[in-house]
Amino acid sequence: MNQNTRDNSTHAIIPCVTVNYATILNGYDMYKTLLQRLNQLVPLNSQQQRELSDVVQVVELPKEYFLLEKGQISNHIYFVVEGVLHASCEIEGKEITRWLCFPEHFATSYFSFVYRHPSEDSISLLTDAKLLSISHKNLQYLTRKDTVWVDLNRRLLEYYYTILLDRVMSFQTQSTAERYESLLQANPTIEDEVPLGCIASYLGMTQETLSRIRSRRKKRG
Amino acid sequence: MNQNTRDNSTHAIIPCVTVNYATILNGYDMYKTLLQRLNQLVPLNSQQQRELSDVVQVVELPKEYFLLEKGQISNHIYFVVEGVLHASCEIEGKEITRWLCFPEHFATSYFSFVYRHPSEDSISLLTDAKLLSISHKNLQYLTRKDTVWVDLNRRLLEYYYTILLDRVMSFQTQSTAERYESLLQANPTIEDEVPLGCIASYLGMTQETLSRIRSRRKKRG
DNA sequence: CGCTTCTTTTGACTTAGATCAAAAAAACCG
DNA sequence: CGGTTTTTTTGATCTAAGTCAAAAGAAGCG
Repeated sequence: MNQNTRDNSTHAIIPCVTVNYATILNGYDMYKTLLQRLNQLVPLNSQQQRELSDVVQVVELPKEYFLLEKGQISNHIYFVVEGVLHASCEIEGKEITRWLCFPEHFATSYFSFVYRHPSEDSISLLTDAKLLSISHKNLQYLTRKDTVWVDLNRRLLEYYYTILLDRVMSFQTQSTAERYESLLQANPTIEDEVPLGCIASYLGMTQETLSRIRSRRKKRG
Repeated sequence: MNQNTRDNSTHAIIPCVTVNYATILNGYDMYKTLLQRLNQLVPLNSQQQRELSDVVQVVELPKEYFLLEKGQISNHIYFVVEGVLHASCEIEGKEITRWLCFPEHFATSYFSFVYRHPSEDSISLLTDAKLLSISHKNLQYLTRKDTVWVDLNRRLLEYYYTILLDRVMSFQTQSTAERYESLLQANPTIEDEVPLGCIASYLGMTQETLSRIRSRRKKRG
């Protein structure tokens, strides 16, 4: 793990806790959450679960911490146990939110992680967060040993593909208010955890528009 | 191949040519185009190329033919050599264009094809088309023999994932005119081949808006 | 605590794009 | 070919959402 030894960062360098799952108290619970989610995608036998546990690390990080900055190569895939992450990129001077990542979801800059080239996006924390992390090296190691991890990769890719399909559909068919409504339905806590501007950008509208959508919602209740 | 023996169709039943690639004159050229595209994704040795050739079939079909109707299970993956395909689904009584598929691209109702469940979308031809087709059964057969086809599946998934990412981005950052401009750039022939309504729906705007964008374009030149 | 900075809300105005309706053009067909 | 149907264009109007600007609220900090 290299989060606590950052150098070319324009952001604050913040030390963080990063230890093997077995060594801290609630690490085991966090790991259980991950296993549960993975088992939904591909059933893992106890051998495979053990192998995974050897390479998974617990990471606790404060709000605004950058997991990845534009230009860096993504070396980890993260599973969010608590907190919210977001990926953003700059288009014509404007910060665009590419995705938001909530608990039980996976986050990395996929193409940077897989093909080892500099990331277009940066990934940071919108709240304090508890994450599980697997390094590229360790995942490669697993992958060579057992094809189940290849399957899992495909399942995840497929899963996030459907999510993107739905998102495209929402732009084709829904109004700004409807898009916000759907997002809120899928993630009721978003109002407290994610700044207005990030949500607006994610949904492809201005901050002012989202603010007005919210105030109209309140008036009705 | 079952395109020429459709039963529960509400559309015209049209006989079609469907033969092994080797048996018709330009089948070989079409197959070469496919190989070229696949080699960009994963290099194939001559053994693998031969195995593929045994399961690929040439299909020529007329405009408006339905390759797949909503509710059916997708049994083939198609590679477009000539022509344009489109997938659509009905949302609140309105026909939505989910994607358009041009030459050198692959088409199927992915989740129906992979998980053998009824498709939400239907797929039809917007023009006469020359396609190469591989059946689910044959692809499974290949996959069991050689992991290169598993890799290929992943590469394709990744490739179409990036295309979706770009499409989402276009909704987040571009105006209707800009979205049309980008599409036109990527596919100059679209104006003649795809009905206005399909393009408008694909880009998330009304037909009238797209028509006006076009006339403004012409005036400027 | 008061001061600064950043975020969100509100207001007034503009504009892009939707809607409704009808005309024009193109495709279809006996 | 002429008549029907479908697609596209054009026009008039309306509305959702963007823009610009300023006020109100929260958060950050010496």
